[in-house]
Amino acid sequence: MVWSDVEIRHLAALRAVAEEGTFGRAAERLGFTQSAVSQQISALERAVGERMFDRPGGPRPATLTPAGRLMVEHAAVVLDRLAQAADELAALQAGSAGRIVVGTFQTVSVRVLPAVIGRFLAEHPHIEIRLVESDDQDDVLARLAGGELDLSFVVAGAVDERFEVVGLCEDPFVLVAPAASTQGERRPLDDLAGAPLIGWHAAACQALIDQELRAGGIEPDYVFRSNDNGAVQAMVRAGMGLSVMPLLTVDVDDPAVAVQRLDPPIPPRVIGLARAVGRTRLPAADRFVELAVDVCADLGDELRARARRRR
Amino acid sequence: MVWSDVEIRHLAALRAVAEEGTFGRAAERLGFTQSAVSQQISALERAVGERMFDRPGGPRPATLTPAGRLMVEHAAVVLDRLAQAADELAALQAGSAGRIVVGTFQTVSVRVLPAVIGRFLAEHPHIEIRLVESDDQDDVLARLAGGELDLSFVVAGAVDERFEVVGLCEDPFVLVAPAASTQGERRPLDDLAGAPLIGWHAAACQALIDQELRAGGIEPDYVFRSNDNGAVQAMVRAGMGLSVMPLLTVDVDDPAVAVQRLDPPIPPRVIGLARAVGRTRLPAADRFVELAVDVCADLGDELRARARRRR
DNA sequence: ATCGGAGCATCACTATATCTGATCACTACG
DNA sequence: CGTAGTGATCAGATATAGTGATGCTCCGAT
Repeated sequence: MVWSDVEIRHLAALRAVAEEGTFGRAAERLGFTQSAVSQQISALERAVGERMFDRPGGPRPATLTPAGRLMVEHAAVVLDRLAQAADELAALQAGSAGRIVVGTFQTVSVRVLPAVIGRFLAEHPHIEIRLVESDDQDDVLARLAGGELDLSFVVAGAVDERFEVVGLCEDPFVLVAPAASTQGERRPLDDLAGAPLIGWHAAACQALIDQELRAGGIEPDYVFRSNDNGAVQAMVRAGMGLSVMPLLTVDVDDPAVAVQRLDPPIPPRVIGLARAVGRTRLPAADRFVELAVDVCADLGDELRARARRRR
Repeated sequence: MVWSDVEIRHLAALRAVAEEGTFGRAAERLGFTQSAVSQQISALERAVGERMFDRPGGPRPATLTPAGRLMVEHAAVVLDRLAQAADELAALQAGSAGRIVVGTFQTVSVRVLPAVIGRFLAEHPHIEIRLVESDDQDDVLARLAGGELDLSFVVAGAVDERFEVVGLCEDPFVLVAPAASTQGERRPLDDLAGAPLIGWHAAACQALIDQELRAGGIEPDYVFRSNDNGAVQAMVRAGMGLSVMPLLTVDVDDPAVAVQRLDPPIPPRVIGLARAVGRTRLPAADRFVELAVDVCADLGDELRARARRRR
């Protein structure tokens, strides 16, 4: 009566005998000899501690005992499930099924992902895409390392060697000022000294900004912090202060703010797509990366064109 | 890539490694050596044709590949199902679970079963009872032989040696006549010669009745047949004819009919409870038989007392 | 009654698979 | 650069599942 001795082939034999009525025909179906099936059923009965069949002897069929009926029902579920697993795995190998979980953050979700997902699903309609959005890049990277995510959009730089990052586009830092300022003007970095600033709480690129400001001898003075881009911009609009933001997070169509270049410029943040090195991925996941590269190239062209127009 | 080589222990190893993160700890949990688990996972990967884990090497945990994630989900279902089977079988062995399917026919369903089931469920509240009612005793016996039924109420006599029958009670045949006749009177069998009769279609005891009538030199003349006892009695009430019925099928409280004894009497039908010989039964099924014997003994006492009163 | 056949159990034997224990190779980290 | 922790691999002892032959039991037919 050792349940760990139960084997899949025992369950298959159980079902075959239950359906065929005799050990011999079951053996034929399974491609074994009658002797083998007899031993398999015997082993199963020893393992579970109950007889599975009444064997009337003579030409009358073996019939299930109550315990046997119970086991057959479970065996059917188990065997069906294994068959299903085989089917699904075949589909996975054929590329006609699968799931990709992608980490993302607000800017990417708004500016990049819709186009990428649209194109991807057009190519791979049977592959499921799931998104995980987080403010906290370390959290996302931990999940990527743990295998919970297959890919993750990241701000390159704050990423260690466990990951390989494909660069997608540069996102320049700009100064966002109330509309009283001149649109597109070049603004000396020193203007920020002592000025009231608006920023994020602890996003990855906020650290980049502060680091650069301090390198320029400016100790930033935040009068408001929010992780919502709209809220940040609304406060600028209200005249509460200035904000250094990545261009992609700025709503450039807002007439109530002026977008200005910094002088000297802060090195732009690089948006990338990270994969855990050495981890097996679906081919479709790599295709997803390619599509993201394409989409971001288009986006970069558009940004540069817009900047030229504004200058 | 031979799915039939997949073994339960492989699935257990898969799950253990997925949860523990390393082969060694999984081995510890399973009571094997690391080497064994490594070989088990390797065998599984060979069987399904896909790597289940990425092994980064060094102290970093093994993580599931997409195929591995798929397999783990199925493995969990399979393993849980087996655990459930073990639980249910233990309950079956302990007598605290199970299902008994009982064949029955109209008289028994009405006069005997309610009391038997009531007492049985009081004793075995966790055992499920399922009833199959049929007019056709051959059909019921075939199902009993096939294992579909565990027990079946039968009219003894028309039962072959594949079954053992426990006698429950004798059910005497009586003549049911319109109320104009005298209640309880002894009626010569010859009175039925040429009389319009009401009977069943092809029930087991109808054959007994006809056989006895013919043995007495009477060719029965049926003017109405129904398998519904109420309908038969209603037609007698309406004066359409006489009916020879087993006493238990008669509603003796009906003032519009007279129940009379036949002279010479037709040998009573014996109601019994049949089991397929040699078939494993739940202990509870045998207990069900005992209770049926008790209930029918009470019923017999009651019938005899009532007959004495009527005489 | 006896006999033949169908059906399951059992036996002896072989091939194979599984486990253990030792060792190797690799990686991260101090 | 060594150490610790990891999985892979190897060789060998052991156990197991299979085959084919045989035995036993029961049913039904002659």
